[in-house]
Amino acid sequence: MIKLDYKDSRPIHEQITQGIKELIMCGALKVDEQLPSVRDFAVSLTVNPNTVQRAYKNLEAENIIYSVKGKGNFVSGDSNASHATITKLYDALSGTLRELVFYGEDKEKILSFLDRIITETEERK
Amino acid sequence: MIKLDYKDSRPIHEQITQGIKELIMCGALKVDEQLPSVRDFAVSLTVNPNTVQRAYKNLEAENIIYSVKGKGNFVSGDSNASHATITKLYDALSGTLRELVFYGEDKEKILSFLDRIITETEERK
Amino acid sequence: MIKLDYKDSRPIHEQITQGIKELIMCGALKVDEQLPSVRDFAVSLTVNPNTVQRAYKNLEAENIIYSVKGKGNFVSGDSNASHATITKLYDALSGTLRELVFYGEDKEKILSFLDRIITETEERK
Amino acid sequence: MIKLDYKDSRPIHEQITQGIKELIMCGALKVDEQLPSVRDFAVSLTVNPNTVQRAYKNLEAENIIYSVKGKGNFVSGDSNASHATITKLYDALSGTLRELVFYGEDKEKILSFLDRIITETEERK
DNA sequence: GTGGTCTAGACCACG
DNA sequence: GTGGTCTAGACCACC
Repeated sequence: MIKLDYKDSRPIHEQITQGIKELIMCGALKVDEQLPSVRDFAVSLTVNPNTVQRAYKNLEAENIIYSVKGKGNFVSGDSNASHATITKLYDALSGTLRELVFYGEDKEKILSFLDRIITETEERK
Repeated sequence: MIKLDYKDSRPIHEQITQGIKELIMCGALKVDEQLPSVRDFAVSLTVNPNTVQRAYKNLEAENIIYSVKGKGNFVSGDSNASHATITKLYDALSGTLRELVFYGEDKEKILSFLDRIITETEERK
Repeated sequence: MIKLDYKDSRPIHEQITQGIKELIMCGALKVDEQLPSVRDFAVSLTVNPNTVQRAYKNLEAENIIYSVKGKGNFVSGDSNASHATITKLYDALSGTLRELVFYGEDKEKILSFLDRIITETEERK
Repeated sequence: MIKLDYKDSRPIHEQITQGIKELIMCGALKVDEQLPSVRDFAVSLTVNPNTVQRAYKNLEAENIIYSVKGKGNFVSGDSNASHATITKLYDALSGTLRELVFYGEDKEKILSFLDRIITETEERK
């Protein structure tokens, strides 16, 4: 399901975290659906169980999944992001944007790219 | 000039690198202007000279500044970005964007924000 | 494996960088093969680990190797060189060549030498 | 006469040394012709006299120029390079060549480039 | 004075 | 155990 790239500079646990987020975003995982067990997931990704555990823990801290003792991990319904998180994302966005403009990318080209990404994402929701 | 955040997960040298990039982008540092010396800057940031040195080296590798032995470091005029760099920036952009949409931010709100940032940056150029 | 010459004007980390490049070029190190760990290599070269680290970082920046945190450094398959790199190499070539001719070396002798080197290298590829 | 590039990573004195070598190679400076005085040359290059002095010293060490006390510096006739120097140049050549081939440059393209450079240089001699 | 290199040794993140 | 970051302090080359 999730593709891991060891050449990527991001740590594996972060790639898994991101991968699950995307699966939820694109609707492959629905609200209250159960996630694979840590062990199974670790096997299928040929990764250390600790690494999967860490990804789940991160997602839980972000309220994106919730865990039920003795049962497993489930997709959470309320994707309530704190105001701080949203602000951070906007900051990251503007930083990257400024850099692109600095490197001479065309305004219209960027905007059309952005529009396409947003529309695609919203449709999948 | 530059604020360092030791709680930030990004390494110090990267924060310095980015800080200088932003100073150049917003026009605070002009072409061929001399940057603070490695030692002075290190003192004013209360950081090891090696760390500043590293930031300068990174910027030089990106062709954003050039260094002259025995003279100092200067802002370079031609900020020629490789294709790989641009692609990376677009990828970062789309990733952040998807997350924002995921958290329920309104499409129009995001787009107007993006448009403002781009316009602001282009004007300062 | 690699011989360091402290009398050489080139810095140690550059000698290491180039040494590894040559090992890859001549096929002693194959794609996805793991390089010696930073610490081990430092010991075997009787050099500071930071120096080896720096060499590895340079190679990574050139896309010749990739590093996986907690695992090690590995030979990368795609050695995509930027246009700038190629141009630099051609410049270096013509500079050295002019000097050789200046010192009275025979044209045919040089060309046959060059031809041999290229053929040898291509065969090993 | 000589163009200095402060963005070049090579030190200024080396650029001057190389520049004079090229002037001799292309025939602009002939055997036993007098070179500009250190002071004049320094002024015309807007450079520290010590730097020009150093370039002259290097050239003298290579037997490319000779100095006459109280008179000045003159182009030497015998460009006798030691065997060691020639070997070094051949080594540099083969190293750069291998790298070019490694990066996928075409054999014929390289050879035609090399041939052109050599022919050009020999004609100017 | 400037940048550049190297060492020694500490600490953290990752798997 | 792996790579990555940072500090402290020394030494060299350049102008």
